[in-house]
Amino acid sequence: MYANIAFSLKLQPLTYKIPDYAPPDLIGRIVQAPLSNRLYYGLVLDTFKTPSLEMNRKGLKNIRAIQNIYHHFASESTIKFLKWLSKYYLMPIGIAIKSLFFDEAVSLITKNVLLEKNVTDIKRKNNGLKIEKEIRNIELHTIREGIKNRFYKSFLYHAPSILYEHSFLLKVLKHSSPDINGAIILVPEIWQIEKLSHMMRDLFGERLCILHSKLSKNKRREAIKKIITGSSDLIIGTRSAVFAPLKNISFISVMNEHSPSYKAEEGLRYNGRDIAVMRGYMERSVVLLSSICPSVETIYNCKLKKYTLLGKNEKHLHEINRPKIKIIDTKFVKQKGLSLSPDVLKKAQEILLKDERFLFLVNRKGYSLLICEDCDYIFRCNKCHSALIFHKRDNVMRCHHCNYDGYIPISCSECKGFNIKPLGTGDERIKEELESFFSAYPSISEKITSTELRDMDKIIPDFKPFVIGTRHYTKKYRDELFSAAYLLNIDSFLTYGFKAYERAFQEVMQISQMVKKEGVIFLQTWNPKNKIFRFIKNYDFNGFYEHELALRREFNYPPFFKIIIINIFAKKDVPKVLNDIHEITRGVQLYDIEILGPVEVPSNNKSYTKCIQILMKSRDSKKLHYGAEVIIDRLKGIKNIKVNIDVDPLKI
DNA sequence: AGCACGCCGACT
DNA sequence: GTCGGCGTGCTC
Repeated sequence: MYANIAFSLKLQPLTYKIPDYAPPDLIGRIVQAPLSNRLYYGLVLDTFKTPSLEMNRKGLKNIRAIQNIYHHFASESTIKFLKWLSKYYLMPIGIAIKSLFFDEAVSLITKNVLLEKNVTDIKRKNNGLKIEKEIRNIELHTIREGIKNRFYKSFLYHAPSILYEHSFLLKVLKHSSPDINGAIILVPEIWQIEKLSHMMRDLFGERLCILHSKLSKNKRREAIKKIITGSSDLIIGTRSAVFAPLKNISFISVMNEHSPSYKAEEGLRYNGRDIAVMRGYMERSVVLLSSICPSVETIYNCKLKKYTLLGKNEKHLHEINRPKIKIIDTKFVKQKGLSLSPDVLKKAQEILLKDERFLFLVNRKGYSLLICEDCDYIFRCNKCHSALIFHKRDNVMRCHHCNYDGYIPISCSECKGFNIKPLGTGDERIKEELESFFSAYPSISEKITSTELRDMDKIIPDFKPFVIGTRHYTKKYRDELFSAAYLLNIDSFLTYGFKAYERAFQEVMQISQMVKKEGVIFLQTWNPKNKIFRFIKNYDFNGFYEHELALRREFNYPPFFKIIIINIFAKKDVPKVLNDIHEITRGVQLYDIEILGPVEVPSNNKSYTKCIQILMKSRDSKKLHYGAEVIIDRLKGIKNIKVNIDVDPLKI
């Protein structure tokens, strides 16, 4: 008898002999097997009588034997899930095993920290929760029935505000708590765990367990221990928590389901939201996606009736008051040689006098870029070629990528001209303009603060009326802190590939959470005529989704087409590598698959300075995966390269 | 992951 | 010359 064993290494499963004394239920057990010159822990995936034809072909003679056999780690459904992960994301199964907290489980199971008999189903306490006998809300009732009877169903709750989103989740948890047997609550970023976990701790006490990638090794091990022993069965965490080794999962919730943070950008490049749905399907759990601005794919899945849209009878999306949105034409502002619109500053003055708060949002720290007006050269870093940022206060040009600091040049390095001007706007420049506009106002500079929005909490105690927020893509919203917001760089969101409009729309919806309902949001753009602003202004979700889906359909983008990107990193022989890749893609011309490239793209890798990209597209996911498998297999023939595969990329 | 092997730069 | 650094490839 033989067994295929997977190790938590970047390695496909390997075949080993099963010793005579082995128990019959070997599949899913942790075993120790020799690999190179050491013993490694691995997972038994399947067993069979004779080695496969493929192995005979390879002429593999001395198959080594399994050495030690331990307890079970994976159930049949977990193994199915692992195999699916590996196939779907085109990664060796070892990488998928790693994601499933295999190493932590091994250290617990093999060191007899827990024996199988220690693992118990503890009696669930409800902490004196009152359950309404009759649930009037039909939707809560459906969810509860699903959780109770363990059937798979996905729901989308399109929430009118973050407050609604949170309270809906709590309602579900309260109403269904007697029947919840294993649950995972996902949030996009670590800081969002805290708020929810407080509320959930009240409901579930010690059953609750926090799981995210920034936990120390020991803390993580402790969390996995609680989950494996069954003493915790309610997990709240970031995307990796979707892999929590729960025995049963009756409910999975994905908060802020549209967030790009659910996408892993290295290793197994999974999307936590998609995995939640797949895992829910395999484990027969109810999956609740929720968001104030759901992604286009999720809305499309609702239209296909794959997911059930909740709250559509409430008309709540239109009933709540939201801040007004005004569009500012950048052209008229720049004509006056300014970054900030005088009209907006008048509004800011009102707010200042009323002792309220105004938020300026810009995605650049420092003053501006520098441009030579004679030849249009933008000053760039010699090392990494990214644009240098002029910091007026420190009087330097700084590269935010590689931390290079340089003096301000007197003349252009390209044309030797002396006509160097600032280009664009960063937080320093906004502060300067505010100070000059409000120069009559006593000690105005003390009323202005500049911060990365994720650090907002730190500055709350001495909050200033004018806040200049940078890096707002890592946003930290607090409800209705501001009377107005002014988003200067909305156009930069319109460069994100096929997700551009969606990201811009979502960004404004997120900002609207930070502004008072009777407040106002200003959006400054070079393209005020762009259709997107009509949808944004009116909070017209349906109009936006219809329009966006039509565009995606027309241009063969997701959700109508599936995309796989293969990045090939090289450091030398680039023309030869490029040529080899060309030959491979030419050889794999499959019906129904579009292959774009290979084309050279910028590399962000330090040692592999060149990157060649292949983009594959198809409306048929199976065919696309097959095509990608063939290409990846053939790429193994090229030496000295590194291959990265991104299935369902968000950025293209 | 960890080990062998091979290719380059630095140096008694 | 050779020592040793790291980068690359392989493991049933």
